[in-house]
Amino acid sequence: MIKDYFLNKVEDAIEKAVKSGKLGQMTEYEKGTLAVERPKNVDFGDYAVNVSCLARTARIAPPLIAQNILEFIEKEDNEYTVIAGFINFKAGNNLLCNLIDEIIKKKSLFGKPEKIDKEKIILEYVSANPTGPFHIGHGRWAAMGSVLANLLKFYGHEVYQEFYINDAGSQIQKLGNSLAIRIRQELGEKVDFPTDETERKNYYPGDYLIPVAKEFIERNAEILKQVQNDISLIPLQTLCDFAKDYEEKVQRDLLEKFRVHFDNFYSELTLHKSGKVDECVNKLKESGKIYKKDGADWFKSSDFGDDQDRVIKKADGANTYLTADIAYHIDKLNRGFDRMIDIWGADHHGYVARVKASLAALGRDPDKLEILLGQLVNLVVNGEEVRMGKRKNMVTLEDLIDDVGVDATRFWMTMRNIDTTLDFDIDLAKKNSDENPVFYVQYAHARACSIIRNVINEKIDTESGKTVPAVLSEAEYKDLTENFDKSILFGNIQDARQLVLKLEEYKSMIENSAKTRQVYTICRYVQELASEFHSFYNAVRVINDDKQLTKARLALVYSVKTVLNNALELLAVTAPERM
RNA sequence: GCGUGCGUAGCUCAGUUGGAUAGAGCGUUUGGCUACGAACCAAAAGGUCGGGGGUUCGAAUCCCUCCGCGCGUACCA
Repeated sequence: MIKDYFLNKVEDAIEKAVKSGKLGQMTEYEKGTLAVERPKNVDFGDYAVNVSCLARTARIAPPLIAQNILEFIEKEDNEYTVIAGFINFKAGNNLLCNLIDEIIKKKSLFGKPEKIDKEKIILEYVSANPTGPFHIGHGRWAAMGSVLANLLKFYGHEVYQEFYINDAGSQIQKLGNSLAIRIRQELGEKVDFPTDETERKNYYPGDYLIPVAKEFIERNAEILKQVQNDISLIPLQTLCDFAKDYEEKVQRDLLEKFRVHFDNFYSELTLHKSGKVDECVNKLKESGKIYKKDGADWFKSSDFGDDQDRVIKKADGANTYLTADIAYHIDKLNRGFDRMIDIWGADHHGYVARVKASLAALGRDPDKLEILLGQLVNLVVNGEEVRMGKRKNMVTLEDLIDDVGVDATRFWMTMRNIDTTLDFDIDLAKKNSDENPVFYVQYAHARACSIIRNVINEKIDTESGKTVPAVLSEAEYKDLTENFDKSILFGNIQDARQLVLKLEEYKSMIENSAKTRQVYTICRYVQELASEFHSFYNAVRVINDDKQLTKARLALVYSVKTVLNNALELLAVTAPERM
């Protein structure tokens, strides 16, 4: 990276300066204490290092420190200037041209670090109940999770994506009971869900079970005949299983449509059946972390950082949700993963401490579990916030995708910091205009493709009707990959420099994004790159009379197209060649 | 009450371990197509970084305190 190159130069110079006694009372310098930043004002240069913090040990004024360090730097064709305590750096043509060559050579691998501390990661996200369609909140986790998986894989980790199916609790009974009512309705019976609010909570009164009921009737004509349409004679379990399987299928199909691909769907039910849950409970009991109170079994999670103890087995003998979750996370570790990353909604944040406590209690390292808490999603329709959870206002993820498209939905769901509540403005996301960042970025890509087409394809002159040969022959276009001199790009054109520096930034963006797990930075980056590209395009003509210059500029356009394409691929948003 | 997240331009948001004049998009105003895609570009206006205190050469950033908003605070999942 150019900024590492610069930092190395500075740090080497500091060591030399220290040895020569030019840095006052400083006797040694530890690498890594200084950091490179991007100056806000472009006049200062491309990168800068602030050496003010050395003033304390050196006991000399910062400007003098900077000046003395500068003396020991080999400048090559780069520019160094000193202002106050800053050493400013302006990259020379060699570094800039090398970067373009690097992109052209590496293509989709550009920005991938050569060596990292590789981890085997299991990434769990969405993990919804199989009791109904996804709502838009699930869309945020689905989009962010899949982008994070793409990013971490690209960065060099091994990533396994898993969806935990909550198919074991009382909600499945609710589902079966609700289906029973829908079937009876379909068979012409005059029944409805209870109107009493408390009782209604035992059902899923949404319309979405109506088609399920229809299909059940169609598929089970024989059985219905045998029981003479008396649904109460059909085992509840049959209804539960039917509805559950149906909804699971609906969810999986939608995930595929949304370009989210899980390696595994892990059923909570099988976890119980395998005996792994009991095994965990027994281990906790053996180590004395369980006690009885009010007829229930309590886990002493407060011994491990939780603010209170938690019930692990209810007075009625059933396990709580937490119990299975403990076993599930232990199972992940037993499957050999170095790190577990979970994406949870902020409404579950109270769970973090207790799950981590359980890992500690069972002798595992709680730091191996990383939980990304995402703030929730508000839907904005006609400029007004629609509160989630009100059933009549319920917008499913599928409705949203059908309405605004996969690309726009994915981008909007990913573009904000996970810590902030996301306002999803349907009307804005649907617009194919300047208000919509997705189209802005895609347009930049299409524009780059268009330029390339214009250069390498022969054209037909509209007036004369004659064929005009391509600006560059195929051989000349292929030659872009060779190391010809591109320095003419940077004559007086500031836009070309800025554009190349933005391409350079891709590497640090990837690294930063992968390390902090903050995928929205990819969205920001891609908008900034598009913006720099549009500026460049308006400032200079790529295709011009000077063939050598055309080639050089085309190499830059090709680099932009490549990086845009790579970034959009991480987002799983399409990079269209034409729009 | 406690826990947690947020509060930065009219709106939606960036701001990397504390550093140079607090940034971007949208909206508003002005200008730019007989040339590679105007779904674009250039420029202007717009700020008490929620309020107050503190730490220091320096604070949107760290500490304290108060205010406002969201989420959580189950033997539900």
